[in-house]
Amino acid sequence: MVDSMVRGDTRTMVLENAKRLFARHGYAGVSVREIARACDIRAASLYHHFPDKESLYLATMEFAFADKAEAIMQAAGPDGSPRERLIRFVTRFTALIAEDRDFRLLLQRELLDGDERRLRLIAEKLFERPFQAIAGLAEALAPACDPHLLAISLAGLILFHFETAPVRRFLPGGRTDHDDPEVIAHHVLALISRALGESP
Amino acid sequence: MVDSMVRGDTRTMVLENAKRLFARHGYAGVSVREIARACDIRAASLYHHFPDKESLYLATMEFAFADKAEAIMQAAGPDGSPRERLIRFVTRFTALIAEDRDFRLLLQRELLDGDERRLRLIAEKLFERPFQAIAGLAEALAPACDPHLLAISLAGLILFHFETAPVRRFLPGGRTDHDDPEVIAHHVLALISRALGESP
DNA sequence: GTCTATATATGGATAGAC
DNA sequence: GTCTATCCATATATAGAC
Repeated sequence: MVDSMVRGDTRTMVLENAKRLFARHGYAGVSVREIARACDIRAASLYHHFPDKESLYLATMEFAFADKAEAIMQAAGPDGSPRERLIRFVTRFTALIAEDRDFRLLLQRELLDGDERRLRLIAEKLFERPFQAIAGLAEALAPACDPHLLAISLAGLILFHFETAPVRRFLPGGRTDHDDPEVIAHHVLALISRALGESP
Repeated sequence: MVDSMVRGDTRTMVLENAKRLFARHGYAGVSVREIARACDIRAASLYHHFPDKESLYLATMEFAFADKAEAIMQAAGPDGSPRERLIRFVTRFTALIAEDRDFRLLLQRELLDGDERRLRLIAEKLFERPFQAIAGLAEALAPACDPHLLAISLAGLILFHFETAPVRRFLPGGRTDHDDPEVIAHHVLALISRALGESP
């Protein structure tokens, strides 16, 4: 048990490479051979660890999403005043998204391509509790507002800046420092703070 | 010229089917044969109208994005007070996104998969002027705020509600009426209005 | 647990008849 | 302008040696 974690077994190496490749090119855009090549093994060897491509993809999702739910929940935790909680959530969630680009890409691809079964699975096993935490924060911030809608808006404000990063640099007023997580967090924080009648 | 527009030639029919299929499954997720089958012709016939798959995809993007720039610019136009302009933009942009799901999907896929050349092309030929219109509105609304960041936030607030629609229904507090464009527009409007110190 | 070799299906694309 | 037939590369997946 300890050994396999220390040395990093083949399965984990496959998952790391699969995560990167699926994130960058999508499920249909990556072949099993390409994943195998990235691992410096043959495709046939890969089938020793995973029964087929779809199982490998699902295992990759589990691997990529592991611990994210917990991290988001802690970011949106109930400690402190609503304003303190907002600052903590925006800061940590922005950093979380910035530091694992492939996680964000996989998430966005899943929103585009996930079938009902997979999306329900992701929602219930992964995002139900962190989303509830964000919705709880939303309710503390603006009791009159629909917490579900405000929670989505909070996450969307942050995620969309990353999502549009590849094209923003070609748009008027686009600067490279707009991709800086701290700049994004500061902007979102100022916007939401003012929406809640507090000084930015 | 008139005839081809009235009867709707094969090329247009191909582009309509390609738009739907590329939007739903992505470039790598759709084969030329599948597009041909949707058009009820053979794949070889398709190559009479387009030299290869990539050219068909690029033509599909042009077809899907046609007139969108103009529509967004009009939504973000300079007439009226800042508050009137905001209401008009949020209302129309939300409706615009809601009424053409495949356009939105193609846009999101392009943000994920577009190479630098294609993203620069889209930015310059398609989004430069409408984005400038939104940034102009942002500047009128909040002169102290970076108009680029605020413009992105405005668009993101709206788009993210559509992007997350497939998974929101499985999340706590999710209701089907959260997918209603008017509900989304009302929520975003209330949020932004308050962020700018006006009554919702 | 990884390899070579291969079965089998499907992919993009072309040739040439009509 | 559409068809049938086909080329050839690549796809997923398996068999069986080591």
